[in-house]
Amino acid sequence: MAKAQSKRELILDIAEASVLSKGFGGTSIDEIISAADITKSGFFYHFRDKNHLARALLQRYLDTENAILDDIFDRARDLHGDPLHSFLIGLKLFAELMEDLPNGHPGCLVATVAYSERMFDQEVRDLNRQAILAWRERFLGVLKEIAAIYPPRDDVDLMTVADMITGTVEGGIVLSRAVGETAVLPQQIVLLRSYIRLLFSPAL
Amino acid sequence: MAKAQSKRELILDIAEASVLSKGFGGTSIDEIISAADITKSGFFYHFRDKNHLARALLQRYLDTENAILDDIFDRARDLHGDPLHSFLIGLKLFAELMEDLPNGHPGCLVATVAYSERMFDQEVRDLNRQAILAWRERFLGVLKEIAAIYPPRDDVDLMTVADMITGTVEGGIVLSRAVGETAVLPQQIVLLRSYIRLLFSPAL
DNA sequence: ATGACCACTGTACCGGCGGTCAAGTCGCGG
DNA sequence: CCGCGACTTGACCGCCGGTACAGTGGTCAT
Repeated sequence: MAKAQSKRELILDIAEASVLSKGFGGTSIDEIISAADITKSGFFYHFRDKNHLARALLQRYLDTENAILDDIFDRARDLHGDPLHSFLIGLKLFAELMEDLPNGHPGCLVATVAYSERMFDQEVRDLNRQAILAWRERFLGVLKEIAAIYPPRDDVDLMTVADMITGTVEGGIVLSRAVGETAVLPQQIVLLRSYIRLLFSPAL
Repeated sequence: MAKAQSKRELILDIAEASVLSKGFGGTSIDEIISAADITKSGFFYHFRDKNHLARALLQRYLDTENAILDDIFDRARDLHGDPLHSFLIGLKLFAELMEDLPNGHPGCLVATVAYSERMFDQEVRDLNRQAILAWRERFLGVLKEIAAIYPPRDDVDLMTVADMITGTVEGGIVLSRAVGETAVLPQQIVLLRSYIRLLFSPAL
């Protein structure tokens, strides 16, 4: 949670933390404005209503997450030219990043939106959908490169494998939070890495 | 969603559907009581407050889910004596069950509780935690049986593999809902099955 | 210096929602 | 016919999302 440079960013910071711990419907504007030391009118100056807050929240979240993913997998590319090995390094870096979060992963807004669909307008739901589809394409691209060199050992659909990357993270976050063990998420990513290695490695 | 035999069950049916589509904080008692054709006092006769509703909701959900899992993996046991093959059959049956849901999986209450932690008292959070831990133990038992016969091909922690079963389902549900493709969840389960097979099969 | 604009504040109001309270109703089994 | 479980009636409270609109202090270009 970086220091807010403007009231608008401060509102988003506070709202994000609250939404991830209480859900969107459980987050009150009154609570946000008192924490941000702003008036109700001040809040509605920045966001027309709660739906606009949700959209800004989700958009900002997706931008930062995608920047992190770009960074990790770009660095992994620099460390190894081979697509399989570079991807495995990327997953390891990702797991380490998740492990270094002191209080565990704060939660994924995509999941909260998915579990409160009927609270949002079509625009927010579409944004959420496009985010998942973008991750699917991102990982599918890498997996196709890998499969071109290393034929998969099992007859799997690469798109489903791409979804598994996102799904493992989403599932790992739910588990981590529910049991209160921050280690669960990084462990799940490492296990996913084991599957990818097993799937594409020629006779380990 | 079976037909309610009592007003109490009817309230739980309506509340469950609403909580899974709008979140707990987004579900209003007024909305539940008008759908259940009951008065507000009638609602509070059955549940002292929203927290007690949450507890009853979660408890009932866990009981039915565990009964379904018992049924599936018991049937799989009957179909094949070998623990690995029986587990693989169980996962297939599970995937088929998820595929046959006409509108996709309605969502998992464990995930909604995990993503609205601060809305509930300690009792509800503990119930949620115990549910995940019970699934961990359930699958860990099976995996230990399998590993005793088929040594895993990769040096994995079986508890983490057990968590992966639960995590795949939770992640698969989030993805399915977010992209609006009911097929994603069953696909993820089938892919998990591919990993289990790959992990334990002696040189496929 | 002045005026326009940005980022807010102040105040008053609305209906919905979670929750409380006390008293009453209706059917059913003992 | 009495008691009990499963509700209803109706009045009330304070919080919350949202609306409306007039006002204010600082910054910046002219």
